Amino acid sequence: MRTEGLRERKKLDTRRRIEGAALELFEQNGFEATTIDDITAAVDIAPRTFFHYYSTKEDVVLADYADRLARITDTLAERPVDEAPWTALQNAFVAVAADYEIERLQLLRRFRIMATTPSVYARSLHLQAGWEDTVAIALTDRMGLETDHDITPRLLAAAALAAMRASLRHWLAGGGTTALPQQVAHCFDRFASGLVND
Amino acid sequence: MRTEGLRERKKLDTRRRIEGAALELFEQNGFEATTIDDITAAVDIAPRTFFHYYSTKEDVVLADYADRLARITDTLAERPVDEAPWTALQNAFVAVAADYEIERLQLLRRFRIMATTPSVYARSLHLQAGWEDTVAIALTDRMGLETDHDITPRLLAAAALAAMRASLRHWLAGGGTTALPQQVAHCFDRFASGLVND
DNA sequence: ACACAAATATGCAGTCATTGCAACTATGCT
DNA sequence: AGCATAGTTGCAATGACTGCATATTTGTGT
Repeated sequence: MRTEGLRERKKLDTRRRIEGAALELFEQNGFEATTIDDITAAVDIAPRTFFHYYSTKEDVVLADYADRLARITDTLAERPVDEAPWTALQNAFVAVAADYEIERLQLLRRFRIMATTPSVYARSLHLQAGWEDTVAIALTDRMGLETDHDITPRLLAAAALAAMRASLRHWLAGGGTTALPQQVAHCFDRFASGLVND
Repeated sequence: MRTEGLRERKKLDTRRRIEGAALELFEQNGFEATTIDDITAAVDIAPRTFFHYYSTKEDVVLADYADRLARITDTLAERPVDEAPWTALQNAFVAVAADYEIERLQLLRRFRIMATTPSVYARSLHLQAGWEDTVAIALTDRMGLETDHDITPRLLAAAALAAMRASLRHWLAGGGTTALPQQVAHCFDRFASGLVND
């Protein structure tokens, strides 16, 4: 077995073609004005097939989210156990921020669509709420706490996501030219040193 | 003109009847299993009319959100200008928390539906993102900053919402029996004193 | 009580995402 | 070659939501 056989390769290819064509169309004509039929026609597959790859139109725009979360949990798991939770969290999110910068152009494309499409934005927030759950659980475990007994892990996770979102917004406002990892780190520091003025 | 005339009263009445019947049906049969037709049949209005009152099915569940936001901004505006931003914010959110406790049963009903229905949850998060915008703007103004120049107001607003959500989740887990305002205040304090352990 | 303007309610037709199901085709393995 | 499996397609149906034209109802002035 080489790269997992023709079947797998073909499937991955189709997925990428769908994503490429869809993003293209979304940018060109707007997310809502683009129908599933438009997308599948562009990729030359049956409309029904689209839903074997993505469960909603919104998910095409946010296709990278699963990897981001994996990156966070992976990094979190790698951090030494004696590291303070908030510091470990900071490292995990800075890692994602670094990824973002590398894929800057792709990201800007996706975010531009998200920012102008309510349903995509809503979906994004919903997915991020899922991240919060996952991260909160990981922290609960890491901190050796009983499940659902302490609000702390949840608060930390929520704060981390908030820091990330605020940073990202700032970064996007600047067209993705400022230093994102530094910005994220800065927001984390602000939380760590108390939010009261400066 | 007394209470705004028959027209206004009737409209308000219809709105309430829609909400009552809808929530009832959502609880009974589930949000997704309940169709617009079911709701309008129960209230004896035309299906088309539903959309004159609520723009989406989800919005019925979250009908109280507009008032919550108003409560926050109102309280925020009332706080003395020399009060620290974070403290003013805390007061505003504690006020909402107090409201929540008063309408405890209604709230539990709504939240139970929200917690079990992805689309409603997503919509809720989206609306809260709108709160974040509004609060961030109010803070920018209050702190005498240039619009979009400083990330601080956004970070504060996001943290406040995060504190509120975490508190609410905790409160709901306990069936709404614990003291919500105190919980909210506590989360705000945690942020103010830095998130690093204790 | 009457009549007209404004606000509401309704009916209808159409678009579109999304789903279940059954038939069909390509791929992998023996 | 020949079967089992995975992936693709077509079809039909559901249900939210919208635009538009047509009633109905209410507010107001006579």
